[in-house]
Amino acid sequence: MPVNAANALGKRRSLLHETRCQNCSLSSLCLPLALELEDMEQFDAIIRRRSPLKKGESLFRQGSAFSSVFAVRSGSLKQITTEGSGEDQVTNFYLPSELVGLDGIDEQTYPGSVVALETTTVCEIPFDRLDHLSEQLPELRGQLYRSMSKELRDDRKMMRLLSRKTADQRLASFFSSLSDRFRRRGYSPYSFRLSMSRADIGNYLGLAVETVSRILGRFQQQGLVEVSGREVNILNLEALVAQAQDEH
Amino acid sequence: MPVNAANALGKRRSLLHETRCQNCSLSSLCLPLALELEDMEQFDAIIRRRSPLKKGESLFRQGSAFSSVFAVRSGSLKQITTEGSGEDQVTNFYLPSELVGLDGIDEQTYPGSVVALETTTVCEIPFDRLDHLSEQLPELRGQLYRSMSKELRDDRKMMRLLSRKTADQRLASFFSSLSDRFRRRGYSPYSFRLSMSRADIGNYLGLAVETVSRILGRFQQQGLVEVSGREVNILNLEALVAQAQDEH
DNA sequence: CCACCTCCTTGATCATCGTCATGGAGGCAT
DNA sequence: ATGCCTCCATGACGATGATCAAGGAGGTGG
Repeated sequence: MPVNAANALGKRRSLLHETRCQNCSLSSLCLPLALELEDMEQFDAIIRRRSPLKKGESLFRQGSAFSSVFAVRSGSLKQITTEGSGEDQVTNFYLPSELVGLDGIDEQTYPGSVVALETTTVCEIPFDRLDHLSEQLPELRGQLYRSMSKELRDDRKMMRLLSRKTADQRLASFFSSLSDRFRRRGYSPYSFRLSMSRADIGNYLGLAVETVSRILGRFQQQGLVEVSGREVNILNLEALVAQAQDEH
Repeated sequence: MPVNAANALGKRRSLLHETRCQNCSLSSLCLPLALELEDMEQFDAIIRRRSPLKKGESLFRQGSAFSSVFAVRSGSLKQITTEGSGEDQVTNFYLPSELVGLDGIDEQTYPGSVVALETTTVCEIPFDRLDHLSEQLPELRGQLYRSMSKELRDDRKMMRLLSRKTADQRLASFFSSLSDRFRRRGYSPYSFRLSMSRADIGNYLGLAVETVSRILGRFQQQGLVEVSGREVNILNLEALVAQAQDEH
């Protein structure tokens, strides 16, 4: 019985019984995606729940020892890397079900800090236990390979964006990609709230804040979107997607 | 006995007995890096050697079905992705010991074509067999995770380069990175031959060919490098590395 | 040896976007 | 409320690098 099992783990956990993978609405997007119920329980057992991060708090800092990967449960985060004397660079935004920290495996330190953009909860997955479990569960192993592979693929897209696209195309790509990610997670693809600042967006896209502002203004004039502060309404998704491609 | 085993695989293989991982000078950089001799033989058994690719030939094409990853034995390759009506984008260069095709796992197709820049030999590693073997060999599995993680990390560096660095810094980064990669592979870090064209370099770095030419000229005037066609002599590696950082 | 093609270089001009500067708006604490 | 601070918008200007144009160099096949 799930309830008894949860109780056995103590009050705190039982109060949060919905934080088990079996009950998690994200399980169809997240790491345990391909697991049978039985296997999922094994996986569930290695997860450590964490108390929510408040806006601005770090999940971990650049350079700290790698020990776990994290799955986002709710909220959102940004990854930032600081290099030498240079200023920060935003290298990624993470939404629910996405996996954070995979780039730390290699050198056993996290190559960037990851900071909550709003109140955010994550599941901590100790990597040594994940690796060990992946030995017994081919489905889990496959999913882990796929997650990393997908991230590689997304990175290539980002490189293309940064090296070939105009400022307009970058912003159009950003919004249509966000829209798509919300859609996949069951949220409205047309109406959402940005958890990141204009500065974060600009930094991520390789643009000055001012450019972001200007282009958002222009998009609004063209009737593509309606933006008010961080509230976004996409009025013409098709046109936005068209803009995003580099067919001019 | 290894020799008999090799013979059992037929003449062609026995003639090329040096193409076994145990005898490969790259084994300390490549996937089997962490394996014991015994395990390495198991790994070796799933590898398929391929006849060399000539300059311009494709290892595989964008969109074709994913089946294997490849380790570069000698030579070099570029990855190019074509998107919509837009022109090609060079997303990576691969040198000996590097792993090609990891970004195809997720969607089971290769997201870009990979083309030889010169005569090139690769080891083909069927992914399903690799995955299966990685179940039994934790060291191999770990190395595979690390390889992917390293690629993620390198991608982040590339994003930083593309979004924050000036043209001069990009080229300085490119050359110091190449130098470093050659050094690790036991070649001279100061003197080497570029296997890629200026156009490839520019495309990869998000610059026009003309810009690449001009800046190479300037570097030469400044006494940083000596370039003649594709022959490169690095005269002042330190200064080049300094240029590459974005402290101006 | 010549013709052709690709690759590379160099110059001139132009556009995009970054920088600088300023002002407004909204959130948060006192 | 009031003040402060961060975030955002908008204008003016300038620089970096793209584009356009032309010519040279080197390799390859006839």
